[in-house]
Amino acid sequence: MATRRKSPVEINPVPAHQCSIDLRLHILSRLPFFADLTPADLEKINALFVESGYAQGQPIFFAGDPAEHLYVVADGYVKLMQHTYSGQNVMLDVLQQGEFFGSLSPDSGTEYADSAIAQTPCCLLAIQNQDFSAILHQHPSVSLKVIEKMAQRLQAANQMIRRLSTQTVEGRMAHILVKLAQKLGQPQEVGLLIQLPLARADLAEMAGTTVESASRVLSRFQKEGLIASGRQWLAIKDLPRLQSYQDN
Amino acid sequence: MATRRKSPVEINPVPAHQCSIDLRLHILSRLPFFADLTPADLEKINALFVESGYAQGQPIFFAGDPAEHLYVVADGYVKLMQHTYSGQNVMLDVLQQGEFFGSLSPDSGTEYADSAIAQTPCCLLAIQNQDFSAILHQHPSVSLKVIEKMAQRLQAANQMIRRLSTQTVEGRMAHILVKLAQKLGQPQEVGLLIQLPLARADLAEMAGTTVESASRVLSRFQKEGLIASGRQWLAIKDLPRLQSYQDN
DNA sequence: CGCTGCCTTGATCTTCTTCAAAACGTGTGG
DNA sequence: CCACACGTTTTGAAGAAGATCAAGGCAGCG
Repeated sequence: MATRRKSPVEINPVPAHQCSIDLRLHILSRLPFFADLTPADLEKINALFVESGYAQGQPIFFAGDPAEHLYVVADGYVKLMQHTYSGQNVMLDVLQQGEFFGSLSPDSGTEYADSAIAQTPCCLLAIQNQDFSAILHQHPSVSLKVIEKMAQRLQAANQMIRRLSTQTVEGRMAHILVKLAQKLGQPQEVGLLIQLPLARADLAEMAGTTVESASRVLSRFQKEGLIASGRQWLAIKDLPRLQSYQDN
Repeated sequence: MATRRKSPVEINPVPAHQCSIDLRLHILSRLPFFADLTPADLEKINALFVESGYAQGQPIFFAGDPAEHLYVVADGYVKLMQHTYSGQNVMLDVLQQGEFFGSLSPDSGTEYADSAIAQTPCCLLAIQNQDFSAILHQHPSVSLKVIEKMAQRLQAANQMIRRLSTQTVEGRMAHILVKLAQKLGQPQEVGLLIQLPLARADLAEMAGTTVESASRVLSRFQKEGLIASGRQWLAIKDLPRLQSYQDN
């Protein structure tokens, strides 16, 4: 068994000065939504965004808070969570640079449906939801991109519903790892390293199980040489074989 | 215990002649999407839709088929399903008059992510996905409505993910019944009758469990006077108390 | 009146959660 | 630099929830 060493995951500190004007326009212009817009339009839209920094673990908003902003991740990673009354957590998604979350509705009476928490130190761009609605009205191409992204997310959610309904913890865990590898995996000596500090508790919340069950499954995967992992880090060593576990 | 009588659910046969021009314009004009359009625009859009009838149990499309149409339910009920390789089914939603499903993407290379099946005899309006994209481009207000509906569905899906991850079969079943009552319930002597033929297998597929477990939970609910039910039908007798079971 | 499909109930077995305790890693302060 | 302390991870054992297997009952229909 591989000896466990210091976590190979590097957390970018994202100092405040880095999260500034030049980065903003760069991020916004790279967003798929705004790809079809003219520089002049982009400039106007850019003026509507406000940036802000968050420390690791800091909440951005809670489910139930009045929903007033749409956020775009400029740097770092944000996790979307749901909570139960008994205090259990369910992780719905991890968002990276360029992805949006928060309120899409122009209505001011609505509430956020889930909580958003900074998984790493991060920098976000925020826009008033009315302002974003105005953009959607003025730029149909942006709406189409938003619809496309929403359709993708709904599809992923429906797939997760199917997996939770029909699969074992092992199958779901394998699927989570594959998704993470595809989204965040970086080739390194240890394997496809997930560039994100993820505790067993996080993985359990993603797969809809307990810390203990998650640990047991990962131990098994590690014994079989599918993954390498340690405290708050994880690397995939055999993606194809892990994919074949997805249907268990 | 209430004696079980013949199903009080009435299935509207939807003869072909009923699913015709006059109904079409009526349905389309009542869709929330098209609420802001002028009669002239509506007329043009109406011309792009084609209607078709489906028998009870007939598939409209399967997951994996090339996705070419967006459908609107004109009459009857449609269920959206996911399937596993081993043949298990998961029901994602039941759609009624005015709701849409199918392909929102203008790309012709995509596939349907889930299967659609006529739960009752039904009449559907279909539009080519490119044509619908053109509508979205020309009418931003339609896009906003679509985004709003997609956001609602994503929210419902995320809630289901949370329930599957953290709740017992009893809690999920109670929730399914409450949702059905709110969406399809009709006050009758037996209680809030779900106007839809639903077998135990259907309810099991909605709650992410087996027919046997579904039957056991419903038997318990019936003994406690929360519901009345029989072969392919179901009525809620005590909605408030059922709602309090939702968190189990 | 018997057939077919749907529903129910019981018994057993598997999977997963829960509870508990020990081992390990990482950062801290001496 | 080392030792300690804390949070994370692992592992074991017991228990609960639900799936599976099996059989019988009931309703509607030809």
